[in-house]
Amino acid sequence: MPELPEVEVVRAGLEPAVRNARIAAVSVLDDRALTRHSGDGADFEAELTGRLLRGAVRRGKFLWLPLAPLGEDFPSTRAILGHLGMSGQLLLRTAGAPPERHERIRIDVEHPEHGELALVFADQRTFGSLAIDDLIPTSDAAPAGRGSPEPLVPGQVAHIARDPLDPAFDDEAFRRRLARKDSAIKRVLLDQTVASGIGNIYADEALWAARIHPERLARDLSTRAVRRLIAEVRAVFEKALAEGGTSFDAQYVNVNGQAGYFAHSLNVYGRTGQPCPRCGGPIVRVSFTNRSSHFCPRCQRARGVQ
DNA sequence: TTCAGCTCCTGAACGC
DNA sequence: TGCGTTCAGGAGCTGA
Repeated sequence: MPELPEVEVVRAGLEPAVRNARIAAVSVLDDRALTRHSGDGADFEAELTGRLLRGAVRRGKFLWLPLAPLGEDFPSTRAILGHLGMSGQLLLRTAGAPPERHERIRIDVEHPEHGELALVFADQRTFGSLAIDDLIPTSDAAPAGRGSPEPLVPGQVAHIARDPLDPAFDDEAFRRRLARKDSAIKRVLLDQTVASGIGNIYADEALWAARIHPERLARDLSTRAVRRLIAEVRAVFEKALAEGGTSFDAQYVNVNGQAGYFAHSLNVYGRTGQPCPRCGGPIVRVSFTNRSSHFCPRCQRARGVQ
């Protein structure tokens, strides 16, 4: 389940392979992988073939590969926008490599240093997708995300908040936003328009680390608690990044198909009934906002929960 | 305007 | 062995 650390691992892996690479051919094998694209597979293939890629950029869980402008006659800047959804993978393969399981789209590129490569988008559950989107100026004129100094963001990503690892993330604005939220903090953390990149796994882990019950109302959190929470979100992200992300099965791998190791460092997620690493009490799992929520009822008191 | 719940989807795991 | 059910969850949509 790719969240910010997993997507960042993928972005960092793609960056050297796609920067200044020319797209030689595109094959859309399943149009369901283009749910965010305004055209069809043929349109996707036609627009990309022959174009030059500029790099790989990420905001939250969204990833995009900016395309070089076509010239003065076509100055509009576009990008290949991707979201991995639940089970999406972006894999780098040698040219002509056999099809991957659940392969949906293949982009063959020619890189000036690395030669011919295949960028494969595979996705089991088809929640992920690729699209071609216009790049528009960021509302705060700051760089759009990690991987590029350009203040240009895909239109479909413009409403997504910055992620907590972004230097332009505004901690105080985040606190003010929470203070107006009459909703459970777990739900607010999963709202990508408040802070991006946080999914179910890291929300549970950060709330446990900050000793905050997932069903506490966001507006009831003290300034100190919010600061502690955002610090723990960053700490969890940084640790997961250092360990290559969280892999429970083959559904998250880096661009080379390798799993991450952070699943071994999880304190509450997926540990129902096991002792809390902090107090020894049993971790519980509850169904919450159509998700599973894992927490320690002893460490994370239900004070103020409605 | 805000909030909560539903929907999409596939395959592994499980029970019978 | 085969069939049916449950579960996992990101993001957009809809209704209250």
